[in-house]
Amino acid sequence: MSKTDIAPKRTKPLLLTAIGRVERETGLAKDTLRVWERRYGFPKPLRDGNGERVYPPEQVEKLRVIRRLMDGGMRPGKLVQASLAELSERFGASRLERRGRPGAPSPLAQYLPLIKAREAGGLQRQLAHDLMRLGLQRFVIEVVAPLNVGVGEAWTLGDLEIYEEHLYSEQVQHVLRQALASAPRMTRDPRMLLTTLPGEQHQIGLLMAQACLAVEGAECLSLGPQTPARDIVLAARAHRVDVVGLSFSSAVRLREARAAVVDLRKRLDRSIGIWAGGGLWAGMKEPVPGVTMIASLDAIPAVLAQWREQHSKAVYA
Amino acid sequence: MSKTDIAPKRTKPLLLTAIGRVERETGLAKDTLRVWERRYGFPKPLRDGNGERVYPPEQVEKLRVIRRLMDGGMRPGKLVQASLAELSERFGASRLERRGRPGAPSPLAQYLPLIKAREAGGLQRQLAHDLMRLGLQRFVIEVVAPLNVGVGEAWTLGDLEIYEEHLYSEQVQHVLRQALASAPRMTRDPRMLLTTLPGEQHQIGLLMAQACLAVEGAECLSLGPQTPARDIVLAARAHRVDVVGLSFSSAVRLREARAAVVDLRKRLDRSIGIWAGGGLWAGMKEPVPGVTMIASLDAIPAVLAQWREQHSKAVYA
DNA sequence: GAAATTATTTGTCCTAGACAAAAACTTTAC
DNA sequence: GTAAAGTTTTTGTCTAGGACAAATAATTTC
Repeated sequence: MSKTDIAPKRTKPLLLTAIGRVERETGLAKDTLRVWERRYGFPKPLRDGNGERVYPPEQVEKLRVIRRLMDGGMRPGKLVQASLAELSERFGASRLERRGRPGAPSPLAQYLPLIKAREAGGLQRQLAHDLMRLGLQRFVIEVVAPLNVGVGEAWTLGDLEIYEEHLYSEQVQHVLRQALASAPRMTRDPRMLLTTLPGEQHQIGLLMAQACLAVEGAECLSLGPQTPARDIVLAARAHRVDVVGLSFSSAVRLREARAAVVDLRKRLDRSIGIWAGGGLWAGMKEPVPGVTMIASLDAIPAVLAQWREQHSKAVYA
Repeated sequence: MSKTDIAPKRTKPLLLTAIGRVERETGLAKDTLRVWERRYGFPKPLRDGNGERVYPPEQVEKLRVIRRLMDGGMRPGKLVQASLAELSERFGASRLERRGRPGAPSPLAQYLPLIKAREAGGLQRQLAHDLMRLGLQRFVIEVVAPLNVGVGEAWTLGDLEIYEEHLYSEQVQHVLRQALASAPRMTRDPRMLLTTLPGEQHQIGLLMAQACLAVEGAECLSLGPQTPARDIVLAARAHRVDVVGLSFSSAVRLREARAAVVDLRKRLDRSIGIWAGGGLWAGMKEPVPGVTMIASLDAIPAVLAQWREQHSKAVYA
């Protein structure tokens, strides 16, 4: 068995995916996959010899797209009935609507060809160039943030593959980290601890926030992504921070995120502030008590100023 | 309700954790948590009004420790019966055994105080200093790699908190990325695509590999962590890479990792090599056919040399 | 002592029902 | 017409205990 590798035991037929792997690849929980099957009739996996579900690639693909559309606020009940083509079309339409808003033109048009180019250097050069031209803060707000949104949408429309998104993400991180490393470290209040909660793995949001905060002179300590609530509390106390900053991309469920923030607020000393930022909170109706929501990166300077004013009052009054 | 924040609806008692969050915080699947409860009598969560499990913090803590010990090869059946104190002790003993091996002294003794210091700058300065002193390759192999292991062990022993590990991880990444950015880009074969599979989120392994490969002149394209198999295949074809490099920390189950690699090997063109590296494969009994296992970073130069020799033969013969 | 055989351990999957939180829709009040 | 309050639908997560195969450990055989 150890030498005759020519005919490996083929336990599962080629390219069919078991439910566990579908969960990992789509981000949809096993329970959710099963309940959709029961309710909507999709996905409709085949069964292997043990009666276990095996998903053909087309269904996994459609699940991936549905997941992405749901992150944009759509509901699964209707999405599952549509075909893949219809899904792309529908999203295209809703995107055009949103495009109607007056606003700065997306830098996507310029960047998309660079991302799709088979040569990674061009993208990085353009990013570095824009960084130099605009300065860190404007670079983040005017280029990186809209680009993130645009790249996400392009993926949903089928204009970009996930690996191209990964590639983009990696390059942006490189540029942002380098910029942060060369930024002068000013030690001014507030001391901030930056991280994301478990489940939120996107680092770019964190880096963008760190960039905006560093520019404004806040002292940032980043733990990277996915710190459990318990450890956020420990770290915040140990390093005596004034504020814990959390980043949320729209890839996480609003429900879970809210619950996690509420939980953290309960555990963390009341004297330590919590600022929750990221695209996720744009659609929030009821803010979490005791937590400052930062819907957009532009709002950071104002929130910082407000904190500083309140804090200086508290000290001198 | 929106103004009177004083008495928030307290749906769950303070500090008790629902099964979903325990899954996210410990990495143990819900099914696993339930089956342990049935079989071993641990964990033994309380129940809320709906009969749903709620876990007190001590149990979550113990689960976290058990999970970590299992990554070191121990089995849950016996671990669950021991108390937290016994667990630490037992691990301490097994660690001392391993220490018995002759080898370079771990740089941990020097770094541990810096990690525990409340001032992040010292750690970064020491890392940068060692990088300068040793050069990128030796820095990675002699400092970063053993430090990773040491930091992980220190956590299990209770010498370090998770947030301190995060902090360390973040600093190392910064230093490695900066070193990579300033390394000259030589375009020599093989072209490599670097990433991790879904579920493996540790980026440091990837960065260490990238550093060692870049030093040896391989052309590296990193997708960052967690690229689904389907997209690895697409990216490898689009960018015409010769080899796909995958990094595995020991935080993932060997079983799952093996299955995922086998799956990728099935999907990816045979002409494209797969190199799987990382601490995970140290205990591997049967290698995956058609996949090169790289147990340690020191082995990278040899594997590269071998590939180049074989490849040049294939071209000129 | 190595290889093959048997036993145990362990994680994941199964079914089908239940329920609460969120969202969408409807009604009522101003 | 808009805002608040009430109702319905949608949706994700949880429950139970049983089943089974892959991985690991223990035993036997050569």
